[in-house]
Amino acid sequence: MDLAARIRRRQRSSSGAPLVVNEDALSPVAHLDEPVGRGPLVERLLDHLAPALDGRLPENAVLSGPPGSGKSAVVTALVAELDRLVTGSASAIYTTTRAQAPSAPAFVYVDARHARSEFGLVHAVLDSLLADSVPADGVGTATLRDRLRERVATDQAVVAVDHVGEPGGPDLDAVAAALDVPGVAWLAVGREGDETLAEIEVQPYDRAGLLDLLTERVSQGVGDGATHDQLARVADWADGDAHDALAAWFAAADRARAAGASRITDATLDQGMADVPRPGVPLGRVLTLPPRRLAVLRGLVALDEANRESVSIASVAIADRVALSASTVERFLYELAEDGIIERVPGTRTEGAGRPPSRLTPRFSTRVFRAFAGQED
DNA sequence: GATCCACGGGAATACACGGATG
DNA sequence: CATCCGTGTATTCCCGTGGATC
Repeated sequence: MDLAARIRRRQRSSSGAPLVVNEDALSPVAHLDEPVGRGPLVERLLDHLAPALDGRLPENAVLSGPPGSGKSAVVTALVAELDRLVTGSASAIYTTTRAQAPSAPAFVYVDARHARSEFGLVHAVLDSLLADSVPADGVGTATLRDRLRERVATDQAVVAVDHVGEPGGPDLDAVAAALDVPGVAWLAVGREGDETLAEIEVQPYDRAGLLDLLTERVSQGVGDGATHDQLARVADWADGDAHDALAAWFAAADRARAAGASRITDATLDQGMADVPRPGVPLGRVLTLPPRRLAVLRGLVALDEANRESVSIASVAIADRVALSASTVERFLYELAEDGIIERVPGTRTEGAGRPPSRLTPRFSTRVFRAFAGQED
């Protein structure tokens, strides 16, 4: 992306070793191919999923755990690997020779942040199962589910649905309803479990685990690496949340880069931690918002303090830069607040009549957000 | 012509305050 | 003194619309 190019340009302009050598390693919205320190979780997931390799479809289940505990990291990596395993061998033969020994199902990863509706879920699953593209319009949910049913009648599928139960996306019931098709088994990944379903629970990273993860990723990401003390301080601060820990490092690196520094000092690291509100929303959730809402958010973080003093003032100011009416911007802002992406802080101003306004505060690191959300529209 | 979904827009409702009312 | 009322904002809610695509 052009961000990467811009960064490289900065790197060259400063003397000595580049400050940031691998931006993805520090990104709180990217996962490594090999997750760090979640071996036991991988084993438990395999206990559940591996029987599928012998053609025995697992029961529907939930993978639950707190934010930043590595759920997505493990599931994306594991599903990718299982699918590689399956498609790499038997399936080519399978299509030509019909009935034979039960064959391994396909493994599919779907992100509910993108597949926001029942239709979206069915569409996403079908799309990754079929070679040719699946229409996203002009065809009803029922039709698509019929097609899915047809498809999995012969080739079963295990579907991992990530980020279930987030505002604006499908909840557990919606997933169950959408993927209630014989031949499909699903694994819903989210914060909450459910008594009626098999459940795999993840604990937050413990101190040592998070320290390992940070050590690995910071050494990959930052040219000079970091001191053990720095890593430990962020790990303690993050209290088991890998997302927040990486966001703090990313913010610190970004600050150091902007200042033209060649290394990340303790003071910069403190600022990086201060850049990340806790509790906050995962950047990944913010960045996958529908385009207009994202544009409104970009507008919001670009405003000066004065223009954030009330929702209506902010709406007018944002509507200036975005091709939306002030009233629509206003409604978006209220909805974003309702979903916890921004917070309305009751204003202190009591002059005059009428209900006092609320100040708007983002519940995510605006510094990291800017680095990823840029200004494309 | 059907279908999906993000948008648009505004009506309805809630809230805060000061002043009037009993 | 306790309540009600009017006014001005803030907040929520609801439903139609339009573009895009089959």
